[in-house]
Amino acid sequence: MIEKNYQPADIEARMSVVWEDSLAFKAGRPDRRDAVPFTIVIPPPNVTGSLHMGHALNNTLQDILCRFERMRGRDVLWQPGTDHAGIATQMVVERQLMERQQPGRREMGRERFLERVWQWKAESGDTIINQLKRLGASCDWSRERFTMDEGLSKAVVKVFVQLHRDGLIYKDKRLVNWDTKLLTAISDLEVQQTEVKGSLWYLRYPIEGKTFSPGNPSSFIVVATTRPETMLGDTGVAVHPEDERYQKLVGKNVVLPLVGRRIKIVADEYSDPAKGSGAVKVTPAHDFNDFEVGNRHGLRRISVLDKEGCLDLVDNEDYLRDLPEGAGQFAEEFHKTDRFAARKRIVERLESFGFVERIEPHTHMVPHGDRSGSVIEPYLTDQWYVDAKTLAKPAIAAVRSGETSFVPKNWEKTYFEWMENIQPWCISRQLWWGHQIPAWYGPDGKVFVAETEEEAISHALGYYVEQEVITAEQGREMALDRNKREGFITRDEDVLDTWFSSALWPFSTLGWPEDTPEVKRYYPTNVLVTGWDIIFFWVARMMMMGLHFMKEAPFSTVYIHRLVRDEKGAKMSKSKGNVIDPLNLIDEYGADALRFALAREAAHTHDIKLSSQLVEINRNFATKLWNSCRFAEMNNCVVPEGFEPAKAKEPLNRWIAHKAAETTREVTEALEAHSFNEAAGAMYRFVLNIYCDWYVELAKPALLGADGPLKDETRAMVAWARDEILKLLHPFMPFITEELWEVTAKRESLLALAPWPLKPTGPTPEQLAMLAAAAGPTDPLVSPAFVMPIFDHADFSDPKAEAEIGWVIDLVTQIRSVRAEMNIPPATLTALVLAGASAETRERAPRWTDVIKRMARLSEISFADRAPDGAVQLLVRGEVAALPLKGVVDIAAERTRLDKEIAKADADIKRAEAKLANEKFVVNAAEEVVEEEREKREAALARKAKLLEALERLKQAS
RNA sequence: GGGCACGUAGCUCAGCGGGAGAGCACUACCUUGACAUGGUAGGGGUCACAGGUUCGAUCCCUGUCGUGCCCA
Repeated sequence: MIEKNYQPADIEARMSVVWEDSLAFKAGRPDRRDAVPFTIVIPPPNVTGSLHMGHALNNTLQDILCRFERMRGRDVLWQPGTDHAGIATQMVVERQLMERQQPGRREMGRERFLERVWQWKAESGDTIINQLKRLGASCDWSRERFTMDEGLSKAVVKVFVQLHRDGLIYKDKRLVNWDTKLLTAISDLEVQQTEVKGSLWYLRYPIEGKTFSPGNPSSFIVVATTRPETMLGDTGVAVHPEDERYQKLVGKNVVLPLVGRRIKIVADEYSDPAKGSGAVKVTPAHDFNDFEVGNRHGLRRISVLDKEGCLDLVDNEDYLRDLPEGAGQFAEEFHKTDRFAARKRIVERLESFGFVERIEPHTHMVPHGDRSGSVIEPYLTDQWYVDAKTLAKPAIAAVRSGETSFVPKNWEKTYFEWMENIQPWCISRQLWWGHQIPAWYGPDGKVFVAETEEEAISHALGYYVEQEVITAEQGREMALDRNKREGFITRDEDVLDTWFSSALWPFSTLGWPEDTPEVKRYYPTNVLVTGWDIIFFWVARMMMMGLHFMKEAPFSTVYIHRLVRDEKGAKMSKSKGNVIDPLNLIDEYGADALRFALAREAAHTHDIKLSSQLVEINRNFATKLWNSCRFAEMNNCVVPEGFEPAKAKEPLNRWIAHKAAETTREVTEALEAHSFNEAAGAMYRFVLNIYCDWYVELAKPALLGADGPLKDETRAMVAWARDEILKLLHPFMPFITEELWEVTAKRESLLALAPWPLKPTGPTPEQLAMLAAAAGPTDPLVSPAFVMPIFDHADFSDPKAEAEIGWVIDLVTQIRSVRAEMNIPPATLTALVLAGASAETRERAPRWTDVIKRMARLSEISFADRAPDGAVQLLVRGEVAALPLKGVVDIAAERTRLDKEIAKADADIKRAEAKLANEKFVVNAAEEVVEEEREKREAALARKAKLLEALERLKQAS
């Protein structure tokens, strides 16, 4: 029994349990052993996270594909899991400690802090997983993975060691993006350039050997800078080689104000003559461009800041070297001044000596950390890097060759653009939460990289024994006793960028580096579904790692969807307070409604503007579906055993079978092309505009009428079409369809595992290759998974039924329309006279008397040779349908209506004739287009003739 | 500065070489035997602008204007 009211919450709770208990989503189910695999790896959400709209969209789309392919008989693995999200998680736990006024991270020490994070993960890590389940995500939950799992950590270490051995991971001292708040390096991608209103300071640098005087321009050179405080680290001034103003000065020295350091004026093309003064100060240790300039001219790198972004001058040998006497005093005065305070103080000091020429307001881009929000400092440190340039080459080639393709395709351009200009990837982070880098250092700083501590230690000790740094005896002791080697050999403190482990996700989750059957069967995966914002962070890096370690691209298709925004189109953010919580929407309208809303909006080009109203509309659709199933149930509609829709006899039933087949094809093709909105739209239209509006209405007389073959067949077809709808809708609205599937009939299987109504087009060559590689029976065409009870929609094509039902629909629609136009109240029943009806009409009309009467509010239907005097005359498929309304409607109004119709017909004739009179059109246009135009003309002419007749009759009547 | 999108009904968006579509909103009517979370009908658009290609352009090309995003 279907409940009277649709209550999504009850259904969703119940169906989740049903699916879970039946292991419906388990990959490698015995009944799918011979099926072609279909694999998607979930973009692992952060363990800290809770479900947001982006997840809702992302996972809805993945689930649609997974459920679709599962119903098509594939062995689906949707691999779930979560990401340890280094910085984010560490911050969350630290914040929690602070809120509870517990000792902070540093006070706790690394070991205890990590225990604490694991504890937090155990308590809260399930949140997002449970939320995904509420959305209906059909992941194989038994295979859930976490990027810090033992297995995945093994993969990380293996990859690091091997890349290091291959020379693709190395340690380097260069400028990094330093986050002075989080005290760690971050990668280029984690830096957000934000426009900031600042100033451009024009500073006077005195030329060596001249007496500085603010009034004498030849005694100094003016440099423009946005960061005056870094001048303490200046080691050069650059001018453009072709800038005539400065040519004489190239090679000379200036004396750095306040500091007294003598620095060289160099010619370098980096300096833009049109910008500022045309001369720039060069601070190689605090600016990425200056670093390069410095390299080209052999300038020293002097770091003047510490990790927290404060001036670091006292005891700074680099800074103090070669400074004149008295420099120490200045250093002490400014030591440990925060960089922003330092900017102010240094400018003041410069001004007091006349070193500032002018200050202009200046808007420029300033780098900010995407997590901390603080201004990022280019900072000179030792970090680990991945040689991304080398790894990118095969990753670029794989997309060029089509081994992997993006949908929509234009994202490939973005991908190439970035990959071709890729920079070394800084992978070390000065954090605690993450995969600790498997590198150990000896007393001289020599690095030993190995998969295990034992291995590294033994290498290191062997090396130092050989170098006679220690004796063999000492080596043995240190090998056996951790305490003895402490201080001699130390492990790298740093951890890896979170994205390093995510980059391995498509194969690490399958058990790699172990040689598991899952790796063989499910790699490479089929589709990756993600937002464009992480193409660089994640997709590109998975491509690089996948190709390097697996020799195959990790996925054949990358489907990029857009972002979900609020209803005004603004990006959702906590600070703006415009975040729509998907769980609230699920509570209010149901997961199915949310999913269907997202799917219907998921077109390729636009971001999705989501409002609760949008979800409400789709909940209403679910309600409609619910009620239509109740209708079928109330009329005892069941599919009898052995029912063959293609063999139906009744035109109405043949018609709906045909429409269902068309829709099946449409939905299937749209899903194959990842056109989610088209597929969902097709279902929306079919359910509302075909099944509910017409088929069910037209079927009512048969269902309510006398027992007999007509009633039997109609009952069967109503139920059959309902089942087709449930199947086709299942990927989009899994809960409600599964529920209705269960309660409407005795079923052989869950809907989630029921066969899709349309046969797959067959395995692709890629799938065939995969099958050939896999063990077991290999011919997919004879494998059970591919032999489905299918139909070919050509079997259902029936022009006669189409014409008959089309006539009924047109007739009803037109009568309704004219009644509304003539203001005839629904309570007024009118008669219908089919005038001069053809034999065909006379034959089929009686079959539809009841339904037409009901739907068009008629009292009776009769035939006549001609329309009665003064009747309203409609032209339905070339024949006159007359409503004898003399006295009810105004004859003049009816004349006006007919005149309008005639004018319309005239316009059509004119347009068609104009085209056909154009010789170029007849010669150049496709034959069928010309033919179509001729038909249009004939139809319009015939219509006009009939309308003129009708008008004549009306005139006679008045 | 370089790149990618996008300007279609009041709003949100489909369509993308052969006569303008949906949902919402709006108007009028309807408690008809699945459904008022409903039904029926209706109004509303020089498809941003200007050129070009074409027998034919909302659709392809070029330019202009406007909007959004990404990268420097």
